[in-house]
Amino acid sequence: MTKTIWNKIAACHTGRVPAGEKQDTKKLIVEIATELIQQNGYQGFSYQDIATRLGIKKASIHYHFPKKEDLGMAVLSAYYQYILDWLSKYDLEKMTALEKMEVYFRFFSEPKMSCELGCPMNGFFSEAGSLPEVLREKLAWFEKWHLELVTQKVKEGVEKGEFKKRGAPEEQALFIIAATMGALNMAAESKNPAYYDTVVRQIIGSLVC
Amino acid sequence: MTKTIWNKIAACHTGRVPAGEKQDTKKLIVEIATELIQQNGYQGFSYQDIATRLGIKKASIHYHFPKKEDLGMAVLSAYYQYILDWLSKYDLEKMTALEKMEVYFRFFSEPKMSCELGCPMNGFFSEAGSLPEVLREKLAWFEKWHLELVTQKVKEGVEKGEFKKRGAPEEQALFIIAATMGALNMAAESKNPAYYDTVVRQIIGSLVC
DNA sequence: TCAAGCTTACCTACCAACAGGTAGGCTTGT
DNA sequence: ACAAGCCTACCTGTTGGTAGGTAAGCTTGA
Repeated sequence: MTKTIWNKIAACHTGRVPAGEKQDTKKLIVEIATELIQQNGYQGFSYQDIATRLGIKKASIHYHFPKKEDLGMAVLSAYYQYILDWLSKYDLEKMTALEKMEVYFRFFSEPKMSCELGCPMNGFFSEAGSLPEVLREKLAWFEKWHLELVTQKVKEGVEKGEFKKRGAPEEQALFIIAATMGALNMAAESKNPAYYDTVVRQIIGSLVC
Repeated sequence: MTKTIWNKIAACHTGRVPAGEKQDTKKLIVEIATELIQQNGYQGFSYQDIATRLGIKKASIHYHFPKKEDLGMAVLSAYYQYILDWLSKYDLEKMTALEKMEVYFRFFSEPKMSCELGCPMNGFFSEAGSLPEVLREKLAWFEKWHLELVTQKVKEGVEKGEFKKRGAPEEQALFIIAATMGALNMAAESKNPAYYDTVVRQIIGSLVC
């Protein structure tokens, strides 16, 4: 145990982190990568950026994520998991369809994955043409999942008479997602989170009447 | 005049273009840059890409646009001009507010600046964090202009009773733009232009009732 | 009229910086 | 002993950008 303390002190000098914190670095890399992708897109971040921020060397990032697309995939997976965790905090069963949609909208107002930074998806989207195949596939799958999620809520709302029906639920869902993603993009670009809130109010307004 | 012909023949050998076509290359560079930005974003295109496509050398691009941000600015300016030209083809004065909005939506269905490629703006948006200052400013100005344009149409539609009123016209306009841009992004990413059409129908539906 | 000199539009050849990626070595906890 | 986690040192390719050269066209003045 004293050993551990000395190791930590040594780590301050050598920059080496004791094994007890071994999972930390990997998580941190993904978090920083996510942030950089939100701000600058997939091609807009480099291993060097992350290494500098973490105070370690570039080669160490390659130890955790050999190829850049490995890290890209990890970012998408972590984001997906983050959404699932976030949704599981709420007792959706007891909610009205409108309340469920409000939970959905609130997710993007979270400080971490928020309208201040833009949805990580958007960071990939606008570079879709030059993305590695494997990332494009995962992105497409993610989009499909997203669309189904929202479609289900819309369907429920229409059936319960909470939402106005305008064409197929899937079409209404697509509309909602497009507006939400667009609003996030605009809010991030102009550094004005209020844009997002405004659009969300409009979406809800158009849903309920 | 025979002189000119000989020069053209010489040009075929040397790769040099006679003065009569001097504006062509510059225009072509901007067009190709626009296309590449639509597909891959601002950082996703290089002078080398353009040079290769045009069959000239990289240094020649620098002759026309010394810095990359010069070319970026030219792309934005050309896009703005393209919109103005496009709008001027229509006799907007005689149209209803709804017809005007339909003209607006149709613009993004044009093969050149279209939902198949995504709005050039989106190519810049998602990299806003790492964009040269001068480009960010122009982009912000563009957004403001865009918002005012749509706000005016919404206002008109609401006053005439064509559109349903939901909050301030500016808020409704922001909503429309967000949905439009988001739809373009999604259509481009999934290579499915139908996404855009679906969302446009939804927007119109929510506007008129 | 026609040569001198400037301009346009391209070229070759280079540069420093940085990208993603690899090989191999060191220290540490178990 | 050995794997985890990080390191140094290096590789190749590409980036935006620069320097200097060249062949044509354009302009001008004797």
